[in-house]
Amino acid sequence: MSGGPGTAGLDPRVERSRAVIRQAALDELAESGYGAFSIESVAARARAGKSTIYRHWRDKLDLIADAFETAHGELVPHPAGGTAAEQIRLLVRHVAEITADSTFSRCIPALIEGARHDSRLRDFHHGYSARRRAGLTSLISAGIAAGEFAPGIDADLAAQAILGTVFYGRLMTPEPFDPARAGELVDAILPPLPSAPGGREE
Amino acid sequence: MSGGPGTAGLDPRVERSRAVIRQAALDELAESGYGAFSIESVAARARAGKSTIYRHWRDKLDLIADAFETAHGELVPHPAGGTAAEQIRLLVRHVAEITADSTFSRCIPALIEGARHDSRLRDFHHGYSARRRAGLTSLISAGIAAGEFAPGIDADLAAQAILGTVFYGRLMTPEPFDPARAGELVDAILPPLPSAPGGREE
Amino acid sequence: MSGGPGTAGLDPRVERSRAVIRQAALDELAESGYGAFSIESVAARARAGKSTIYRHWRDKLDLIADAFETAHGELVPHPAGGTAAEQIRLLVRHVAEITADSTFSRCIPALIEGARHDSRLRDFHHGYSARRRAGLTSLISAGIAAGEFAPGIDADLAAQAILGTVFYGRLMTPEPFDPARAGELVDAILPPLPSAPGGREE
Amino acid sequence: MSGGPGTAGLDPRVERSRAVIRQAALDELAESGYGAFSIESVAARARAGKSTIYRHWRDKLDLIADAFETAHGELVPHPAGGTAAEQIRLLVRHVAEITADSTFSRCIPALIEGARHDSRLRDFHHGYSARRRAGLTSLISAGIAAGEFAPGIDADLAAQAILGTVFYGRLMTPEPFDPARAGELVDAILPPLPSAPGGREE
DNA sequence: CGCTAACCGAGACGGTACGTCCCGTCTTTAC
DNA sequence: GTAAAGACGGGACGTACCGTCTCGGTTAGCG
Repeated sequence: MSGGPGTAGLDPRVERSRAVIRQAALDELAESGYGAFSIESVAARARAGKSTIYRHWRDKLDLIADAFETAHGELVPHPAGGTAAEQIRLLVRHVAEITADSTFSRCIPALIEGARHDSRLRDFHHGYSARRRAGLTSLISAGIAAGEFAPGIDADLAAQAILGTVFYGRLMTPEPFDPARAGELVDAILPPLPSAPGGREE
Repeated sequence: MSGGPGTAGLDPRVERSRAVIRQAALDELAESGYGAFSIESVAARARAGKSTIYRHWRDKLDLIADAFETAHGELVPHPAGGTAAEQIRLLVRHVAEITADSTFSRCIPALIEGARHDSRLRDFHHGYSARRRAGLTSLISAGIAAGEFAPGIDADLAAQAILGTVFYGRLMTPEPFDPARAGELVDAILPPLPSAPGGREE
Repeated sequence: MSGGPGTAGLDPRVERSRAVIRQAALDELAESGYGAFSIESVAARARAGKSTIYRHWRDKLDLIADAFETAHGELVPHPAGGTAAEQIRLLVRHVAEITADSTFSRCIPALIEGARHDSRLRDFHHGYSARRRAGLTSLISAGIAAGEFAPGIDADLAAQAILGTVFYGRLMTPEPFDPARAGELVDAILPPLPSAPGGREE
Repeated sequence: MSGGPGTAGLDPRVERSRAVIRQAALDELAESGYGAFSIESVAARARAGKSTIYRHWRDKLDLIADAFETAHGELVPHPAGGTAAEQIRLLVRHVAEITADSTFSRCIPALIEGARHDSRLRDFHHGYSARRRAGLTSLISAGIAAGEFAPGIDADLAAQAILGTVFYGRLMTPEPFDPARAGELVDAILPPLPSAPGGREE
């Protein structure tokens, strides 16, 4: 009933229905936001009956939470190789791009609003943010250890500043943060040490 | 009808009703969020009749927008004197305190959500943020001009990073940004020049 | 406060207001009926403020009852002379005419409806009907005593039948009872004795 | 939508809801009258949601009219056999009993009031009265033809007088017409011919 | 003839019912 | 047995009046 991902649907129609409805739910959330999110809209969008939705998810929140939980993972890029600074630039650029325009990003206001009302959504939202930030933090720590950044830098604070800047653009201004300025942003928060030439020279 | 603040009500009851209802609306918004915001709930909270609300505001959005517009201004602290760095620390601490806990701050998720649906709310939200950020930006510029910060710093980007960090804590993590760490944050984004008269050395 | 007619208003505005409002109330009652009767309509009709009405009458029912009580008396005709049968025919014709078309008559459905809810209105309605019927009953009794009608006739039952016929037309059919048929009706209920000096034979 | 009786509801809940709500509407009408009739009160009485009512009837008047139209027929007694006079006595007694006390009868003032405002209600009210009166009229005509009553009698006028007397008691006096006096009333309006012994003797 | 008190209209107030819309649940029918 | 259709109880919406109340402005009639 909780619609968790572990339910190995015997009937292939079931899994198909679930996938279609989950996608419709995210679309609806992106378009209408949390407040105006309505099961009837999702049903219409997925060309399904309301009862089909309620058969698989307990209620609105259950559907939203499950849709988020199932849709996650698209944000984590492959860090590939390179210096820490390069990987960070890549990661930040990726986050900025996704934040600037994607269905998922358009759901963030809804996620924030929903997190106020439902603990499961809150846990997902905060946990997901924490995981993303942890990735960045460890990259920064690696950079400090590699001598790319000043040793006095608070890696977690820097990660918050970088991600905060990106989300600030999305949530508090008319224009999201420009992904092209990702490098600029990283340099501002994590100035490359003059003596450590970014691992490029030599 | 738009409930603007300029309406010089002849009947003293009018201004009183408006004030009480505006406060109730903000309380409701802080507690229930944008989606669950209900005029009937505001009326009950303000111990007013629904008709009294509709007499002064066209609809839900008109009330919310007017309540925000009227409630503004509480965020601007007195810059007082001191070096730019000191003023910035004070300002950031103030923003962090308000963000950590105030009725207004608890309305921010609602404001973000509402801005998606209503242009008036969007204009208020973005305009207000811009004004706040402009204040910080000009302080940073002054600091650069005074030789307190490195001349290469992008003042606006730095302001976004600082405010973004504070709001990131509020919106994306379980715990808001700790106001006690305001100085730390400012120093991380705007490292004091060692040679500058930052008010500390000598 | 009860708006009784005895209040010798010192200020001539008072009596004038009362008269205008009472008339407006009857007009409104005739036009809109009891259910749709509204103080605001009466006020608009009388070009008065609502408060002026509530200053003189406690509420809707008080106004209606007082308007009826003040307006009464128009129904009682002067029987003049003639035989009982002639007087009865005249009276019935008069009642039929008034019932067919007059402001007062158009208020009767409202009066019946109102009588269900308010004892004062009920007392007025029943009392007024009783007074009218009593007049007819005594005429019939006189006719019996004079030998114009059969001695076995139940005068009160006959009066009820005559008035009932007239009101039945008003309340239960599309067309009110035709006043021209008043004589016919009286003759049907009170057949003139052939031997009696009914004023017709010989 | 008009709630007519012909709607062959596929879902059995539909007919059940309609019946319960119609009964609640009549009860409310009998108790509160036309003016104070409220859909919300009917919903509470029927333990139904307001939306269920509006799903089946356009508005207040549609519900009232349909409730009346559906509830009709309870007034028609079994004519059985016997002489015309006997049948008339039975019919009048029946009408008097129903008029004296029944939910339907308690709705008559509301019906009269409502007929002033709504043509559908007016048509029902006048049509229903006409049908009832027609039954009585034809019985009287049959009685005249059978020699039970004087040939000069105007059957329709007599029917109006009889029914008018009964309703006069209900609408214009504190006490409804006593059913025990039905025979007395019929004899007063339709005196049995001395030469036609009512079909009793022999 | 000017003062004062009453009466006036206008309309804000807390309420209640309206008729509409949509929620999330539950029932029925069709495939 | 699953899905689509949609009836159900519920509740907020924004509107229209209710009857009460608080306003200044006008007007009558006494000093």
